[in-house]
Amino acid sequence: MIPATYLEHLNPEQRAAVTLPRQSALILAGAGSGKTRVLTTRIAHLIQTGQASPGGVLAVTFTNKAAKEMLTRISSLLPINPRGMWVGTFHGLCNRLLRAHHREANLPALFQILDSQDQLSAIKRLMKQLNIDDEKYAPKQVVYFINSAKEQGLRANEVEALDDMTQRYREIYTAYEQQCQREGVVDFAELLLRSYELLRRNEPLRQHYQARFKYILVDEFQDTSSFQYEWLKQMAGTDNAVFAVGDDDQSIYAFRGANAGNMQTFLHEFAVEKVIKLEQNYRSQGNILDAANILIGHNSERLGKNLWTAEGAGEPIRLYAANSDFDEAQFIVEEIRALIKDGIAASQIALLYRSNAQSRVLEHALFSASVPYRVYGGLRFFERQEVKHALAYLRLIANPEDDTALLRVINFPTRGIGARSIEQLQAAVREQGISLWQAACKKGGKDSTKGAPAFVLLIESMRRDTAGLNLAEQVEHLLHASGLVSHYQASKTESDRVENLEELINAANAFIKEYDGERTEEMPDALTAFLTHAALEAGDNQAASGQEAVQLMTVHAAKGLEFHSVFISGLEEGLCPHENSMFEQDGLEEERRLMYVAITRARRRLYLTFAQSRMLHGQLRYGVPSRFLNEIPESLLKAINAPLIHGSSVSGAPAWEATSTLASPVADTEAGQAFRVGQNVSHAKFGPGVIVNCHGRGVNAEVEVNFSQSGTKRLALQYAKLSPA
DNA sequence: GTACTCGTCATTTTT
DNA sequence: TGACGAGTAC
Repeated sequence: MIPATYLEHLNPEQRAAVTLPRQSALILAGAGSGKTRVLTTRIAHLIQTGQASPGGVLAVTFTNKAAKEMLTRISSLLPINPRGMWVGTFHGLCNRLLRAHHREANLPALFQILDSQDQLSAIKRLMKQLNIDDEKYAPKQVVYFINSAKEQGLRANEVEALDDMTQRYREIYTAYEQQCQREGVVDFAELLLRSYELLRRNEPLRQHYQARFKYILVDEFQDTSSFQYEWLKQMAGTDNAVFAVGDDDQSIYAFRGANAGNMQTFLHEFAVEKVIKLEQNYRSQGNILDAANILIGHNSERLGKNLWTAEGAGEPIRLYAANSDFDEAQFIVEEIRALIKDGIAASQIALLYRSNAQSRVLEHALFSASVPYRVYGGLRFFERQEVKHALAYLRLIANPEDDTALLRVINFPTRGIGARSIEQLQAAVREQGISLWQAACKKGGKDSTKGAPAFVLLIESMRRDTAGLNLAEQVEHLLHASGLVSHYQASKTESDRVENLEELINAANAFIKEYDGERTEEMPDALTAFLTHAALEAGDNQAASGQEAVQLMTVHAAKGLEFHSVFISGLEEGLCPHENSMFEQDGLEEERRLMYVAITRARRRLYLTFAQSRMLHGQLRYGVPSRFLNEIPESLLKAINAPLIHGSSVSGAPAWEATSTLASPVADTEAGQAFRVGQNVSHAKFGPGVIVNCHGRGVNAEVEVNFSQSGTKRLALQYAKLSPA
């Protein structure tokens, strides 16, 4: 039961969104405006008031984390079994659909899911098979081609191939489709495409689901791709209500296909009458919000929205100009220590950066100062080599025709099946159109104690011996029978991998606990369910240490999180906004949204830092402060060590110049005018910039200048109208 | 098979 | 600078 008071705790806009009658609507939910609360309360409200049954609700999110969070919050509001509700990621829901209708979708009941790694190795294997030069056609490019095609809803025969290259790609795509079909595996993009085609082709089925899901809710709508939007249209039909929640200002995933333009399209195509803006922010104090609002105001492509808070202005935003990346890291560590000393929990302090490479200096400084920290990103549990190996054995038990899995472990741990033997098997595959497993079986006869025949026997005995066991017992058995555990135990350098293998047993145990009793007609087999879980949900990407630690992550990874204190580091042109973004359509605006996301993570205290010089790709680079710093009004900032940087460039002698310890090569013109590395200059055409390199003297003198607007250029001093700024 | 060297490359990332 | 993959030597 929802307490009657629950609705009263919502602000008027939130309440309007929660109680909206059945119709399509767009909820523009700003950062920290209670978006998840609105989504979950609406679902609970719909069920509570009898407008919808749990089975009649479809809610889509982008991450498993978000889906889980939503389910937890719904079950805390309502005493129902949330399993009947379709709440999940696009891929998770597609999987559910395809499991339930695998025959109609032309898939085996126990089809397996390839993750990105598996997909790449499947492509590599295929290309070897087809004798395609991987120098000329990079496997990664092929994967990209296939995934892009699928994400446009195109099958191999529907791709237009105007040139030889594309023609070739298309051939590989065709062969890949056949290979996947033969092996009974689907990749991520296939989950979406296959279920889309299923709905489209199969009218009774489509009508069934359209009649069932009268209410469809979409989280992070700005992150939907064009194809996901089409998928939603199939599900919704012409008559259903889509409740889309999103924030165009937080669209930071265009590079992986997100199309925030879906919001506009949605308004038209679903004849949306209600656009509700959630603008009251419950997270950050005034100055932080002002900075965010003003910054994002520089973007032109916006639906328009302004965050406000009932709280006061709070502290000013602190700005630190560092001499070097090293200095920047030192400063940050000192401040963090002070914050922790003041009683701020380390886990409430976030250290954000644009690109992962920036974390190293920061980590080093934190480590030296013995400040506990935790870096997000990197390998996740189910992506680890040893875990993938173990899963491959599991997959072979479920389906020995799974060539990807077989290749992964046929010689791991090594059992004398070298490249030659595998070549032979693959030749048989080519000639006879059979799976590697079948080829290996045929090789039996003479000596079954070694080589491929022994491997066949091993897998068969594994299957026999695990037949009566539960999932966790199966895993445990395989780990030993395969020799994985003893292999890693014996290893000098990799013995810590054993722990992860043990953790896999725990994961299997946890999985059956959660899944038993929930076994549905959609997921008849615990083993397949577990493998699906592993593929679809690669697990946390940080070690589950749970201890108090400062949080280090990219700005992307910080989306959706909040912290008491936030440091945004590396605010230099070229890094943030990233130089590569300049080549992309609307690249700068996306970078600005990134900055917006970063700023709005902070509740009370925000630090912005930049470094005048930075080690990048093994070279010292001189940077100019990010333009985003100029876009934040001076009145909101408090400079810690340097004059404010407003106006076109730094005026007066910045603090760092006096203390700079960097060598400064000099270039003089004939007229005796001297320029040196690190100096701020201004060019008639290119505007402000900083000298990053000097060459030659006199009439031959040249300088390389990193211009804030137009990148790095090499200029002859004799001709360039360059003036000190 | 493993351990080494060399060359290449260097946003952002979920499923 | 430094991480990673491919290729080579033992």
